[in-house]
Amino acid sequence: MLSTVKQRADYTFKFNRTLGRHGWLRLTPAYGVKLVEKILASVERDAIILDPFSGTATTGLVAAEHGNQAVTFDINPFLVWLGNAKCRNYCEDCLINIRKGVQQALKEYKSLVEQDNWIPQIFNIERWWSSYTLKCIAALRTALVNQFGETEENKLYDLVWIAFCRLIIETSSASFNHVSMSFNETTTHFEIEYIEELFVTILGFVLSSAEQHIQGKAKVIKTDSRNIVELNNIKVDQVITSPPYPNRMSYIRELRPYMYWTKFLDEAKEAGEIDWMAIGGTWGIATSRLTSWQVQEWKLPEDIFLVAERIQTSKGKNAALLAVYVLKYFHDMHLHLSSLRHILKNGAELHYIVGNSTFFGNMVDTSALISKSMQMLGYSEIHSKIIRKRNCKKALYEYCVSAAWSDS
DNA sequence: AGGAAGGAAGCCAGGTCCGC
DNA sequence: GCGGACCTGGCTTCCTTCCT
Repeated sequence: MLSTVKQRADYTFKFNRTLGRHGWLRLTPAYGVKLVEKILASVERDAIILDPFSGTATTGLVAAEHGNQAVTFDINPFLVWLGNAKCRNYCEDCLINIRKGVQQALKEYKSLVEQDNWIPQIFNIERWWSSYTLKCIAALRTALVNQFGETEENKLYDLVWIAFCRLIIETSSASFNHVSMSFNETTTHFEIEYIEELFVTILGFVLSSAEQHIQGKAKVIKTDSRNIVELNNIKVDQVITSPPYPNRMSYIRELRPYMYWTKFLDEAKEAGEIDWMAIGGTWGIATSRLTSWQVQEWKLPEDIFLVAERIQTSKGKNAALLAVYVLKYFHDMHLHLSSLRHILKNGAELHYIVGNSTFFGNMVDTSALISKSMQMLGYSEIHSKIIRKRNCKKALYEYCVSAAWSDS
């Protein structure tokens, strides 16, 4: 049966690239617009949608485009900023002001290149950009700050910084388009004029898609989804989300260039701290903190402890560490599913897009384990459906776990 | 037609920093 | 100057899709 399941490139970010706002900035682990559209197709226009793991705000944006009202959560401040910028409507005057401001900034840009401009404290920055490219980018950033202020100072100018983020990725020697981020052997030397042209092209793309009016409304709120607080008495009808997978993928690792240049990150230490607050991941200090991590909630499905035990007793240098990692992942997901219950409307539906993993050859059946947590927490009509083959190891697939909630 | 690129992976090793 | 903690990214992997 599994052998007939296809990879479905149309369910990945690749498909999102050409869809206006959805293609602005890529986060490697992003799910497909199509998947959300499919689920939303049968949802009423007045339904309130929730995505507790917003990421690049795919769910929120699709829901708003569909005419629904959506609330989404993320713990990473950069993703909260990006999501809100993606889902907002921009008036005509605002777009005109941006075009004028950028024209002014570009007049100043070239004269700033040889000046001592601010650059971020990103580790080994010379691996990301050649020294000359870096000078040009830093000059452009200074010119843009002179016109628009720093990143979070004025919401109306968020689009400028989204275009700038796109520019730094396109000129960097990091390849974000493989299973995990890596660097090319050499950095490319871009000319001063080329950087300007590229920025103008990117900005044009961003502004033209920002012109499209969005019918519904979506808002990203900085929230830890393990500890959800009341939403001003709003209760949700549909939860559509793709939580992090138990695969040790670090969001910070991929987001570093954006977050440093927009000043959401100042130094390496903070990256580890942010990863530690998230579910999954592990970058920097977050990895070593696993060794002293303690279970807070022992009332979990037994299978979660069994999987961790299997990994722990398998051969592998970091078997003990990764056993804790997997245990913590499902522990935290359980806390999330528990905390979620008090903001669900009677009859609410859940759709969780999840992926399985392997550690030292041990299969971690995420959809089954999440289903067990849902069962223990009183959800009903729990069923899991396979969606696609993932583009990596042989045994890895993506699933949709659905459930319903009824007050009793 | 055939090679190259690309994609929600894990796993490991090597460099650096800092207290002793 | 030693050793452990902390940071960082390189290496195989395996199928599909893209590109020449």
